[in-house]
Amino acid sequence: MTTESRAARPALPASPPLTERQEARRRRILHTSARLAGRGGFDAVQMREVAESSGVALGTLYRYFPSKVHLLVATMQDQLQHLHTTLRKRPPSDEDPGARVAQTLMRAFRALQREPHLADAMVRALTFADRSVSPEVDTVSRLTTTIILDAMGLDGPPTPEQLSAVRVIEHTWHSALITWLSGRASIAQVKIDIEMACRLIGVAAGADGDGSGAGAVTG
Amino acid sequence: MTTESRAARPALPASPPLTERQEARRRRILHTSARLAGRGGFDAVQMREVAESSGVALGTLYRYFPSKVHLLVATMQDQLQHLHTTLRKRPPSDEDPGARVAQTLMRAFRALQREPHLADAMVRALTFADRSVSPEVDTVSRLTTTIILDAMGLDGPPTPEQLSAVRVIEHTWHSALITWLSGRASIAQVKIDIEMACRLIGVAAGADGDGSGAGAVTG
DNA sequence: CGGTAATCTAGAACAAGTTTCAGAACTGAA
DNA sequence: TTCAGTTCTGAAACTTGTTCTAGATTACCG
Repeated sequence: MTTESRAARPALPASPPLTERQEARRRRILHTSARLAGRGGFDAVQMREVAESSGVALGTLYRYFPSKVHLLVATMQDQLQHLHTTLRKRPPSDEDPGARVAQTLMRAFRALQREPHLADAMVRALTFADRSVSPEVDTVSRLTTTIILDAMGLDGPPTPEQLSAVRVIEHTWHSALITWLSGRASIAQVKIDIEMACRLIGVAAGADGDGSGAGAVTG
Repeated sequence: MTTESRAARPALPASPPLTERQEARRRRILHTSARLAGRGGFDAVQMREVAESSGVALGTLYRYFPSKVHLLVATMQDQLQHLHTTLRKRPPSDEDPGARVAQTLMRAFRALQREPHLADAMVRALTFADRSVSPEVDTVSRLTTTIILDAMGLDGPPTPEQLSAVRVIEHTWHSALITWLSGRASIAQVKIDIEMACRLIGVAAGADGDGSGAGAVTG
């Protein structure tokens, strides 16, 4: 939780491709993390308990995941991967791209509702992460972007405008989840807001012909 | 950082209107908090140091602010109030409501850029806050909403659609700030995304005649 | 003014994230 | 198989948020 590590330690994600036992350890840790998070949320994921319950020494846990936030962000990455493959199986049915994205995100939202504590742990970790976790957070962010772009079902590559719209949707997604998790917004309101954000996809669709757009604002 | 306090302690914000010395203590604490946050961000605000530097016992600090997150959210509330009065002096010039909001938020953004560490501490605390801080977070949220609605300069009361658009803008605002603070997005990108979100104000302006809108998505 | 309840102080104590270290276990190469 | 280097273990130590306690101060009321 200190601002920076001493000198960007090599860590695991670097070169050596992990032996089988190491891969197994990593899985066990992530599984334990998700299990503990599943009941109790962020606070219930205690590093000592994760280590013990994963059959791993505390020092080893920290070698695999340099902080609790790293661990939970990695857990989110893991869960997102599952979700992504699940979502791929039943692509959204609506014909409007924005509606498809909204549909997909609502499906993801319902999945999170089944494990609100897990969602709490992951999302809080994600938004609390500082610079030292940037690479991992970025991976999660890219995954989320991929899911949304998938749902849009574009023909060609997205325009910068569309990418901006997708980012706004992602921002709304994360932030709305937080308001829901902390009991400040209802499920219905999250739905409304996500759908509102998704309208931007229509707005940014062909709005590329004139030079206005983002530049229209004088600031 | 525990999930809940034992039984909703009466706390300060309740009935008694604080004596003069108490008010002074509170100010000193908030001032110290902002000062420490100003250099070092979230991690640099250490409760012992805040207490000592404010000339107050640790127990007293915790009586005024039941947790570090409470303290930082209160600090944010304080800063936002300043910002609000500052912004009021020079209302945005643009004629388009969305552009006015974007202009106002960019002004706020520039203010935050002058104290990135302070911004870090406040925003991180805000998004990390759990249910026990909901009332305080809600106050900050209402303040932000007020600032945005002010910038819009509506004639009558906002429609539900407009409120949703404002919430999406707020979500984007918070989340984009976080990506900037953690070095994953540039200032330019934050600007683009905020302006993109602000386009929703135009979208949600008169889009109230038909029952579609948010309900158009089948989900 | 005197008394009583609430508040404040100083400091210890506790909880959980993180670091450190000495030695055991494992890996890969000669 | 043996050796050198890495990884893992077990346990203590350290850091910082949070709680607790006993006594000093303060605020308020008669």
